[in-house]
Amino acid sequence: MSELKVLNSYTRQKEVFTPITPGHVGMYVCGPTVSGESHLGHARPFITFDVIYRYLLHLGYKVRYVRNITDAGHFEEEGRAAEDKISSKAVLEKLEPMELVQKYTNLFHWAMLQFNNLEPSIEPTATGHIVEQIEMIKAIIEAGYAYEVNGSVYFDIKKYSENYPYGKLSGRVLDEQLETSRELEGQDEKRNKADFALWKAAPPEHIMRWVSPWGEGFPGWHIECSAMATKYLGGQFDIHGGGMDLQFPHHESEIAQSTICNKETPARYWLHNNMITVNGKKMGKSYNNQIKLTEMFAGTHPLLEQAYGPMTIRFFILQTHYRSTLDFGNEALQAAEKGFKRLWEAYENLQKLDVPEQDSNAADEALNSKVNDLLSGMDEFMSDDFNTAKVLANLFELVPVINSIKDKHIAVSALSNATLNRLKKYFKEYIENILGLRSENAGDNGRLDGVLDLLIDIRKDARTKKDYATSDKIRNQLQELGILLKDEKDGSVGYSFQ
RNA sequence: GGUUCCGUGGCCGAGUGGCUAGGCAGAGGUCUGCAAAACCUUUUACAGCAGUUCGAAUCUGCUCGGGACCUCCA
Repeated sequence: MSELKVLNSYTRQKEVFTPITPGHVGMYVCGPTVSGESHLGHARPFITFDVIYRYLLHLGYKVRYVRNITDAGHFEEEGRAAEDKISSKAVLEKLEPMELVQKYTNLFHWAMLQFNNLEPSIEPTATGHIVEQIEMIKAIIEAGYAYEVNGSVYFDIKKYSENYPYGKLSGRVLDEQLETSRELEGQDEKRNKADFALWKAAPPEHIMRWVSPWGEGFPGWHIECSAMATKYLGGQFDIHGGGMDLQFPHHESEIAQSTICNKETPARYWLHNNMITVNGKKMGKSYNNQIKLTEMFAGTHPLLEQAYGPMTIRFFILQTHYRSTLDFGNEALQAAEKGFKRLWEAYENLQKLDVPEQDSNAADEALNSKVNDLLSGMDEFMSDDFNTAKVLANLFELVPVINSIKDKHIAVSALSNATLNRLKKYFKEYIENILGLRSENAGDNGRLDGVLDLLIDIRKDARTKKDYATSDKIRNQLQELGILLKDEKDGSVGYSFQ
């Protein structure tokens, strides 16, 4: 097994991954802000880091995967403030803050299940860790790197940068930050524009507020991740992940806070996934081009020509390396849908293949070694900064081999029985366990299969009698329902759902 | 303005010096009652210009074009 290498954003270099504690990995990934519904862009980090998590498990590591829920602090429900001005009665019809975050947390969990993402080991909420955050802020003040003004607490970037490499992760120079940061609320309270809030005093209308040593308020955006990562993974842990857009200021601030509190840099390896774009532009609030996940699954968005299932989206994302941008497009999604279907059917064909019990040599030595090379290549690609795109390419190169064996264009004996078993094992391990793919039609019950078997049987009789009117009627009408019958070479009939 | 990344064939995308990426679409063929699927074969590339090199999509410079971050952001 080749050793795992990852591209560390902190050093901008590909490095051999060596965990702090042999055999164990601590990984923290920035989770969702549950003030609204997740969109396609949000799916990328959670699928990316799910695959990374799965691969670490595959390598035999015991992984503690922590992914937070940001349910506190700096947000309000979209559109709420404006409506409240219209009518105070509307307030009664609005959701409680915790009701709001519960609603979107549930929706987020539902989406994660749709994508077949494994659950993180710990999923801490910001609201559940106010105490830890306050303690951390107190420690930073005591260390002399934060100051309180009018009930708010700010981190002193200028002082920090005198002793620590502020800006290293995001490649920023502090002098520029001090000059170019633009006007923001509460700017006048800060000693320097680059300083960021650890704790904000809550204005009277703010919907979420907690008691603190500095008065009622709410935590700054960055402190929750530092507090929760420290609590569950320790002062220094192995991997910190998130979207590239979080590099600055979020992760840079996290590093600063944690470094002061814990006297060491928090994460050894920083991994960042790139963005999903629409017409070359990042999917996000500012461009008003987000497609919500529920809209993706249902096909209800002007940009969508059809609905796209969660496995299609997962496959679509995995076809690209996680550090590259990925451009949304109907053509690309449809290609992913068809490609995934083809891969999945080959996988099913492979699992149904009977492998001879006794050991056998390969009749086709060249093909046999080609297959083995392609399989071994998948380990190398995954270990080279999780190159799922190349893994999929190898899987696809094996598809014609599998289908040819199934259709008897290639004899089973062409491959040694060891190779066949390895092929089966690798396909299962990679497709299901590492890439986390599953049938888009998971959850069909046995009754439908029974009904289809009956129809196939009737059609078979009709065909035997050359009653093609009946046989085509069955096939055509099933096709209208999205069920595709396929006459196989050996006389059997298979079906797939579209 | 500062920092930084990218520009690959109809579409999406791998790929950091020489070896077929891959998927989808297109074309031809095999198979089939007809289809579909599958299988086989196959067309269209590396933004432009100059340079380094025996050799560049891959390195350097310039030009053009686009993006990201600098504010909430996955």
